[in-house]
Amino acid sequence: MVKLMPDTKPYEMKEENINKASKALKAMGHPLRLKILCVIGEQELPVMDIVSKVGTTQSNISQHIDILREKEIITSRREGSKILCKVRDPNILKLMEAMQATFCPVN
Amino acid sequence: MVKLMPDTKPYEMKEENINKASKALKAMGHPLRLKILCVIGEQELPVMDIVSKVGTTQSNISQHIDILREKEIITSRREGSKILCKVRDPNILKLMEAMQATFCPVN
DNA sequence: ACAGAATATAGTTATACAATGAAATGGTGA
DNA sequence: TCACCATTTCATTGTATAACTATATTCTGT
Repeated sequence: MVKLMPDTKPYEMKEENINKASKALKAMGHPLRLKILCVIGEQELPVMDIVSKVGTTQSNISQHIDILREKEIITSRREGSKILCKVRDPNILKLMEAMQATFCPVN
Repeated sequence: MVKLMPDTKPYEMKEENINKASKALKAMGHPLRLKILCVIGEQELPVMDIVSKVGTTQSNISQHIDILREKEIITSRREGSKILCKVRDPNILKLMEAMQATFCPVN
């Protein structure tokens, strides 16, 4: 068994890690949100930059960013008049690399 | 930028890979479905085994398995009276290992 | 051909998500 | 302090998901 719940047998499984992981996957499992994450990558980007790179309404992006923040996928801080967003956990970027390997056939 | 869409600039981005990836993430982003995947791992398992290991109704599991099949995360084949399910793409298991690294703090 | 096991499907109901447009907040520079 | 830019919040509406129960289908062994 792939151990998202290390050192447990099926019937004794702690659900905790499953739940954390599935919440994060759910948060990332929306095309706009995934695109937001791709666009941010290792950078710190102001919301309006994300809006223009991703391409939908500012309000819509703002709400998706909020979801990513709630789910602790990204963080943001104010700098002057702008809010800068970045991916919170380097492991998330790792995860995205794994997705790239999985879903991006080599040209 | 993390390249889920290799060799493209933001405005020229093909959406294709983003869409594939987000569909898969969405499919995996439900606790029961993630648990199903963990339980199957590298094995081939009959539905009833999954039911008993995951622990909800047969009907519910069947429907989630169906979703995983539609989204091409798992495949299944009949052997005698049983339907055996397995994870379709080894890359999905890789992805799950990456999730494990991300979401399972070491004990 | 029949009984029973294994799995799938359907119908229903409740809940969650997504997109939109309009309005509100908070910071900045003249 | 006023006008403006960046961002958030709100209300609404439509659509998608989830769970449940009951029923149907398909195979197996006798």
